[in-house]
Amino acid sequence: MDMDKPPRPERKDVFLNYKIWLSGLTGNGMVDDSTYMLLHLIGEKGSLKAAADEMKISYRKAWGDLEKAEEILGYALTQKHRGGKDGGSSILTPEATRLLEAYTALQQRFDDNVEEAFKEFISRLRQV
Amino acid sequence: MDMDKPPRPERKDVFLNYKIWLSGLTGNGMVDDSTYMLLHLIGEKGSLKAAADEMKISYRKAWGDLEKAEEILGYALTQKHRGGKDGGSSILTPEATRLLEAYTALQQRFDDNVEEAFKEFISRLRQV
DNA sequence: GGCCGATATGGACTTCACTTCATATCGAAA
DNA sequence: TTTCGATATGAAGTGAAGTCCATATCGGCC
Repeated sequence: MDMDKPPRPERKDVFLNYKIWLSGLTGNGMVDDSTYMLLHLIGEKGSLKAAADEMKISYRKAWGDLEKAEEILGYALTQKHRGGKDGGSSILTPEATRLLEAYTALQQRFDDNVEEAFKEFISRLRQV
Repeated sequence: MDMDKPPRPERKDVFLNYKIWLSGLTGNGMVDDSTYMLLHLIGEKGSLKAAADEMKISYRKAWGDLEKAEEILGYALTQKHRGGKDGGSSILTPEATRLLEAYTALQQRFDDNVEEAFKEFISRLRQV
């Protein structure tokens, strides 16, 4: 005869994800992971277009994201130059560099915490 | 005569936001804040429809979200009943209740951390 | 002084998630 | 046994965000 199935349900592998971002008072637009990547690549390549290409996003979006980010923070993140031999360039302001450094530390802090928090979460789920 | 503006740019108020969620291996669908709210309301109201109404989302979406959540976790979060005097009902499984408890603790932990991390982030930005 | 390629920006088109709509099923109670 | 309201689910409609496209501007360099 049949016995009841054990009450412990089979569980699948689950993953805890997180996302952090900065926003302004209006909530319109954000400075997120992708913005930081964009800034990082601008610093590396010296060009918004090159950064956008590298990220495989449209120049239009990259430009708009940067615009939003500067609007949210209230100061310039890049010095843009039009014309010239290479057509133009974008370089990071000192503020952008500092922002990247601060973000890296923040990111690290979260990564560490998330792993720990997830373990705790899972163990609570299993009703230890 | 004009003096140069001070190099310290004016800053606007910025806010650090975060979002956490669970996902499966496929990355298709998620268990997020809104899912937890949905579960919480189902527990409170005893009905998926009532919960959806309360959250002002369509029943279609609520139903789909619940489906996704159960698929990700690999076990049932609600016991559904069709027909009867009230047309039907949904009640939480013990697993769902445990999930809500574990999530509340996780949420709390993050809230605490985020506040602290944000302060650190801002102070780094200001180059103390 | 014309050329080239990046910055700059508006507008059309596409994508995708969510809402709406439509329709079926179920079962206790009157 | 008819009714009523929630569960269940596909399909069409809608809106916001992003991609594409088109076009203008700028300025070292040959």
